[in-house]
Amino acid sequence: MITIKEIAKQLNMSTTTVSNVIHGKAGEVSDDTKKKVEEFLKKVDYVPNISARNLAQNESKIIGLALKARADKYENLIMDPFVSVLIGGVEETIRNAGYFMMLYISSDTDEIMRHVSTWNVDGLILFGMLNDDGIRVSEKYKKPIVCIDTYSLEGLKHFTNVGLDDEQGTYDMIKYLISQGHKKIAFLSDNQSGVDLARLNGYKKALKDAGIKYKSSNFLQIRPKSDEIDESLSEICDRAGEFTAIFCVSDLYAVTLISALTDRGINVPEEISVVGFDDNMLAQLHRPALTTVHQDVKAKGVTAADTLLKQLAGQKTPNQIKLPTHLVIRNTVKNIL
Amino acid sequence: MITIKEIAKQLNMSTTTVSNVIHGKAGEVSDDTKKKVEEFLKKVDYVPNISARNLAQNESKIIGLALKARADKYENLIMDPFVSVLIGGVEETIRNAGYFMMLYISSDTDEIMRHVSTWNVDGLILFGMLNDDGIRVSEKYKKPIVCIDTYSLEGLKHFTNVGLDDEQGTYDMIKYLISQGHKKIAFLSDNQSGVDLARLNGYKKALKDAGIKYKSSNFLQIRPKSDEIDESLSEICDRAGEFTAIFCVSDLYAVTLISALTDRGINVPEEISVVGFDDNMLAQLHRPALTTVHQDVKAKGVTAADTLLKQLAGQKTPNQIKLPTHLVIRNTVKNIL
DNA sequence: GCGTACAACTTATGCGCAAAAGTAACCGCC
DNA sequence: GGCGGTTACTTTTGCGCATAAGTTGTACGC
Repeated sequence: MITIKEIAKQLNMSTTTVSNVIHGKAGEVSDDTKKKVEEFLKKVDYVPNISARNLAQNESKIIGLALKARADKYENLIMDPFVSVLIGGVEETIRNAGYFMMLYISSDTDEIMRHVSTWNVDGLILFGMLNDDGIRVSEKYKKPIVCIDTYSLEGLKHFTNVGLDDEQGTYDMIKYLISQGHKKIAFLSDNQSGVDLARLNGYKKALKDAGIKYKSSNFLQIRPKSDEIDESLSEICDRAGEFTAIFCVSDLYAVTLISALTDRGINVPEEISVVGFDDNMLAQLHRPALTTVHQDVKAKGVTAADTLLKQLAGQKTPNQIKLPTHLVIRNTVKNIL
Repeated sequence: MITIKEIAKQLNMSTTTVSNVIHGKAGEVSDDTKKKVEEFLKKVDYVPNISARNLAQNESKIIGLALKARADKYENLIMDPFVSVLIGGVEETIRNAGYFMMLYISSDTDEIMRHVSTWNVDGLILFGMLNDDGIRVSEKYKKPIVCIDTYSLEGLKHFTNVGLDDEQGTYDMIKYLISQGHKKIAFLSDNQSGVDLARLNGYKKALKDAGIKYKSSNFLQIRPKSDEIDESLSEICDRAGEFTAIFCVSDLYAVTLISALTDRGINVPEEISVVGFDDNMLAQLHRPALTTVHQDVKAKGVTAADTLLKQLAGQKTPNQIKLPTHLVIRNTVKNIL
C-alpha cells in the first residue's frame, strides 16, 4: 500500500502537492506537475487509506443500513426475499455516489448506536424498526436518518420516512375485490400498527365507500412465531366459510394461507379468493399465480438511499415519501357476480 | 464524541493510562486508577474511533463480503432469497467476533480490489464469483480469502472453499428417484461448471451405479436471461414426454419449470416428477410441495465466516470444506413402480 | 523600482489512537 | 548502601491524510 508520503518522496515534491492533485484543486498546481503526479498515481495504482482520510476530515463516507432482526417463523427479517432486493437497491445507489455501505443486523438499538459512533457513520437507513426504536436512535444520533416503512407522526419529527402509499394500494385491491362481487372480505395481518394499520385504513375506506360495514371480527390475526403459526393458521382456516375473499398483508402470508387451505381441501380461488401484497417472486411462481398489490422494493431502497444522500449534501427533502403501488391481477380471485 | 485525550485530561492522567485500561493490560495500572477510569468511561459512554485505531494498528476489523452481480431473469444474484440468508449468517458470526461486515455487490473485480485496499479490509468472503475472478482477486489481495461455492482445483491453491457435498447430495436424490421406479431422468441446469458440474457428476454416478447409461441428450439447458427464459422453458416442456423425472439444480428452476409445465396442462407429479435442490422457502410453500435436496444456507455463511476468522487468528484450516445435505421428500415425485 | 498580487509551491500541525521508550519511586537483598 | 527488579505511571512517536499557514519567485501596474 503506497502512501502519499512515499509518492511525494519519489517524485521529489511535497505531500500537499500530491494531495492537491488527488483532490483536483484547480489553480493550486501547475499543469506540468499535475500531469506528472497523475501519471505516477496511475502507475503505482494509488488507493487512499480511508481510515486516515476519515480521521483527518471527520467523515467516514459510510452509510449504515440497520435491519432489525425479527423472531418469527422465518426466524429473521433477513430471510425474507424482500430484504435482499432492498439491500441491493441501497448498495447500488450508495456505491455510485462514492459512499460505502455497512450492514448491521440487530434488534438492539444500543448496539447499533455503538456501532454507528464507532465508525462515525455519516448517515443511517433504518429498516424493520419499530417507531420507538427509530426515535430512540434519532435522539442520540445527530446525523441524517431515513427510515423505511416506519410510520407515525411522532417519528416524522425525527426522521424522514420512505414508504408506500399503503392505504391507496390496499384501497385499490379491496375495490377490485368488491368489483368481482365480494362483500365478505377478511383482512389478515399479524398486528395493527405501522404499515399494517395504514393498509387496514385503506381496507376500511374501500368498504365504507362501497357501503359495506366494517366488522372487527373480519380482522384475522396470524401469529407468525414458529410455535404458534400452525395453530393460528388452523383457526383461520376453520373460519374460511365466513368469507368469500381474504386480503393478506403480504404475499408470504397469502401463499402460506393458500397452502394451509389447500392442505385442508379448500380450493383457491374456487371456494375462496386470496390476495397478497408485495408482488414478490413467490407471487409470480406460485400456482395459482397470486393476485396481489405490486410494490417496487428496489425503488424503495434506491429512494431511501437517494434521500439520505441528498440530506448529506445539505439539500432539503420531504420528510415523508410515499411510493406508488399498482394491482397485479393473476389467478387467485374468482368473479362471483 | 469524547476522545481518550479528553478523558485523560479530565481525569488528570495520561492517555496511555486510559488506553491501557481500555485494553485491559493487566499489571500496568493500579486497581485504583483502573476503577476510576472504568467508571468514567461508562459515565461518558466512550466509544473508540475505529478509523484512528485502524490507522494506528494497520488493521481494519472489517471483513468484506463481495457478491458478484449476475444478470439473468431475476436480474441480480442479490434477489435470490438464498442470498439474504447467507448474508445473515456471515454478519452474525462476524459481529459476534468483534468484526464488521462491509457488503459489496459488483461484477467488477477491479472495483472490488480498489474497495478492499481503500478500507484495508482484513479478510474477504467471495460469493457467486467465477473461479477466474476469485483467482484474479487472490493474486492481488494478500490476506485470507474464503470462497463460497467456487470450485476448482486451481482455485483451491489460492483460497479456501466452503461449499456443499454437491455430488453426494445429487447422488442421493437420483438414487431416490430410481428407487421410485424412474429410469428416464433429465438433468436441468444452466451450465456445466462449478457447482453444477459437481451435481452432474453425482447424477452420472448414481445412474452408473444403477446400471443406467448416461445420455448427453438428457442434459436440459435452461437459459436464464430474461429474453431467453421463456423460449428455453418451452423447448424443455416440449421434451417432457421423453422423461419420467427431471432433476433441477435449484428450487427456483424446479418451481419455474413446474409452473411452465402446469401452464401447459402437464401435471406434476402425476405425469412427470420434478425435484429441486436447496430446500428454500419456495420449496416449502409451493403446492405441490417440492421434493428437494436440503442445504443449510445459513450454516454455509457461518462456516465461511468462521473459517475466515480462524485464518485471521493464525489458525490452520482445511482448504476445502464440504457441508452435508439431506433429502427432503415432499410431493413432486410419483412412485411409478 | 517599489509594492502588490498571485501562482506554485513547502512546512507544520493535528485528527484519535496504540505502543515504544522513558521516568520515578519503592522494595528487597547480598 | 548500591543495584536489579518491579510497579505505576508519563512522554513521545507515528500511522496516512487534509489543510492552515508560510515561503518563494515573478509579473504587473503606476
